[in-house]
Amino acid sequence: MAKSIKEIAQELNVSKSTVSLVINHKAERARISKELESRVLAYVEKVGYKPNALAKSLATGRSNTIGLIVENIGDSFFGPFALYVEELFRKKGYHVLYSSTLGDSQNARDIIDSMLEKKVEGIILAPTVDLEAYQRKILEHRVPLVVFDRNSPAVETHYVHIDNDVSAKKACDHLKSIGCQDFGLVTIDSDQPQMLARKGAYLDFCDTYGIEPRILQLPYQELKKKGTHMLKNWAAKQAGLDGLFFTTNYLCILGLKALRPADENHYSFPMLSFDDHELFDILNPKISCIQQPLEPLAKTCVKVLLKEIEQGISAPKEYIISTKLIRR
Amino acid sequence: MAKSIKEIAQELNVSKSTVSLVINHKAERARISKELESRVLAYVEKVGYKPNALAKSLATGRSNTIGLIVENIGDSFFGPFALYVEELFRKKGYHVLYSSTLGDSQNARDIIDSMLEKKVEGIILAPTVDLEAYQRKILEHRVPLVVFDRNSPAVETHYVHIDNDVSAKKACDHLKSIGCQDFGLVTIDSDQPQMLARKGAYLDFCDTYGIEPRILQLPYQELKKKGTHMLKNWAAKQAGLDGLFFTTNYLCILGLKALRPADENHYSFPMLSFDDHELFDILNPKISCIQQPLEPLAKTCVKVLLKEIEQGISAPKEYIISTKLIRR
DNA sequence: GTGAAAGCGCTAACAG
DNA sequence: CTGTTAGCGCTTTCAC
Repeated sequence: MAKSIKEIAQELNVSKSTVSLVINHKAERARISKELESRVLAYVEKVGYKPNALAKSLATGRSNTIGLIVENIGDSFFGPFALYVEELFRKKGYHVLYSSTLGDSQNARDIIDSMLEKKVEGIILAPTVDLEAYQRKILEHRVPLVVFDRNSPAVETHYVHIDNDVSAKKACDHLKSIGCQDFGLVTIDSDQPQMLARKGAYLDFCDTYGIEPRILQLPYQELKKKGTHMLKNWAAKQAGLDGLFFTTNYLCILGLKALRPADENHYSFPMLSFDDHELFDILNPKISCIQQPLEPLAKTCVKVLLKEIEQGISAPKEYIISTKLIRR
Repeated sequence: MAKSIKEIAQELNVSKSTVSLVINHKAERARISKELESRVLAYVEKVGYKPNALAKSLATGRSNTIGLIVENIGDSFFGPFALYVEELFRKKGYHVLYSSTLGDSQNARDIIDSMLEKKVEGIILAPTVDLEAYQRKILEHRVPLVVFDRNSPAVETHYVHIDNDVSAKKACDHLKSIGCQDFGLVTIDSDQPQMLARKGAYLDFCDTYGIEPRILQLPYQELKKKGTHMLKNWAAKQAGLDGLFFTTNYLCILGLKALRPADENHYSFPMLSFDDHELFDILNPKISCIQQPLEPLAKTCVKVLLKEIEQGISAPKEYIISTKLIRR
C-alpha cells in the first residue's frame, strides 16, 4: 500500500539517492538541479509519499523519540506535566513515548527495557524505588537520562526536583501561623525519597516546637481499598488533633472525603496539601497547598535532556525548582 | 555499546540465524538441539542482549505499537482513559504511543502522519473537527482505526461512544425533577458532534416543556482567557435562571469558579455536569453529573482494535456505552 | 540441525 | 550533478 523510496525513484526515472537527498533537503549540498528537485518534490507531494520512519531510524541511528516514564499518566500531577513535555518536544521535532509505572518497579524495568530496545534518544524518568540498577543500565547504553520528582540518591544522574525540605517546612510554618498547635502528617508507606524528605521536615518541625508527632502512613498499593477506613480510624483516636498536612494531593483528597463531616459545611480543622489541585480553591473551606510549578519543572527537564542529546552526556547536575505556598 | 545479534553469534561460534531462531522461540520448529538452545539462551541472558526493536520491526513489518490520539492527556477524562488503554495493551504485548491534539486539527494531522510513518499497528482516535480526510487516509494505509468520544459522521469507521442524546435528556429531566424551571446550557463553540448532540437534546427538552432556551457557547481556544468573564456577564443578564447544565466537566469547573458567591456557602442554583470529576462529591453543594464509564469505554476501544489487528479490518460498527446519572 | 544469503526501506559515502 | 554500493540489525527461506 505505502510506496517505498525505490518505487518513487523508478516512477521518476532517477535513483533512490536522488530522491532521498531531495526529501532530506540535501539537494543543494549534492548540487542537484533546481528543476529536478522540484520535480521530485512535486511528485512526492502528489502521491503523498512518506518515508518509513523505522527504516530511516535504523539507517541513521536516530529515532527522534524520547521516553517519558511517570507514575500514573491519569494523575493530576503527571498528566499535565506530560502534556508540557510533549508540547516542548514536539516543537523540537521529537515524539514522546510515555508509560506509567503505577509505582511498580517491575513495570518500570520492563518499560525501560522496551524503550531502550526502541532506541529512544533520551529518557525522562520519575523512578520507583529499587530502580538504581536500571538507571545505571540506561546510562551504560549511553542514553541521556533526566530523573525528576524523586531520586535514587545512589545514582548519579541529572536530577530535577523541588526542595522538599524547605517546602514541607513552609507548610508546617503556615499551619502553625494559622493557629494549629497539634497537627498531624498523612503520608504513604513507601520509601520514596521525596516523601521521606517531607516527613523528615515535619519531624524536625515537631522537634523544634516540642510537638508530639502524629504520623499516619497509608499503604500506597491498597490506597483505594483501605485508605479511607484507616484514616478515619486513626483520626478518631487522635485527641486534640487540630490540623493535617498531607504529603500529596491524592492523599488530601482521600482525607477530604474520609473526614467529611456528615452535615456541616466545614471540616473541623485546617488541611494542607502538598501539590495543588484544580478544585482546591473552591472547596469550603479552601485548601491551602504547596504548589509545584509544573511548567518550570517540565521546561527544565526538557531543556536538560535536549542538551544531553545534542551535546553529549555531561556530568550529573541537580536542578532545584522552588515551590510556592498558596494560602487560601 | 549495545551488542548486535551478529556479535552474539560470533562469540558463540554459531550463525546469526541460530541465535535469532532461539531467541524467538522457534528453536523447536528449526530442530535446533536442546543443548545448543540452552547454551544460546544462557549467553544471551548473561550479556543482557536485547534485540534492536527498530530492526526487528523493519524485518517483520510489526511494530508492536499502537497509537492513541486524545485531545489532552492532562485532562481528567483523557488521562485516566489513557491509563486504562495503556494497561490493557501492555498485557497484550503492545506499547502505546500517545499524543494530544489540543483540539487543533493541524496537530492531529501531523500526529497521524508521524504515527503512520512509525508504522503503528492500529490507532485509537478522539478526532478533532475536519479530520475526515485523515481518517480515510489511515484506513487507506490499512491501519485499523477506532474512533471514540466524538465522530465525524461522514467517515465509516468503528466508533465507540456514549449515548449523548439520551444522556443529556437524563440530565435535563433530573434538573427539572429537582425543581429547575428555567435552566440554561453552557457549552463550547465547536462543532464537535458530541457537543452538538448534547445541545440538541437540551433544545428538544426546552421545546417539549415550553422553556425558553438559554445557551452560552464559550470559545474553546480561549477558554482560560475569556471564559470566566463571559460566563459571569452572561449569567448576570439571565433573569430568573434557576439551574445550569454544563456539557463537560471543565466547563462546570469554570462555572463553579466564575459563579462562586463571594461570601456564602452555596451557589444560588443547581449545576449539573457532563462527565464526573473526583471532587464533585465533596463540593458544597455536591455536583450531580452524567458519568461516562471510563473503564468500559477503554475496554471496548481496546477490544475492538485488537480484533481488527488480529483478524483484519472488518465492516465498521458502532458501540454505544451507556452513562449513569449520578444524583448528589 | 545449521548457516549462507537475500531482503525489509532508508542513508551516505564515493565513483563517475 | 547523478547513480552505484554498502550497510543499519534482524528475520526467514532454503540449500547443505
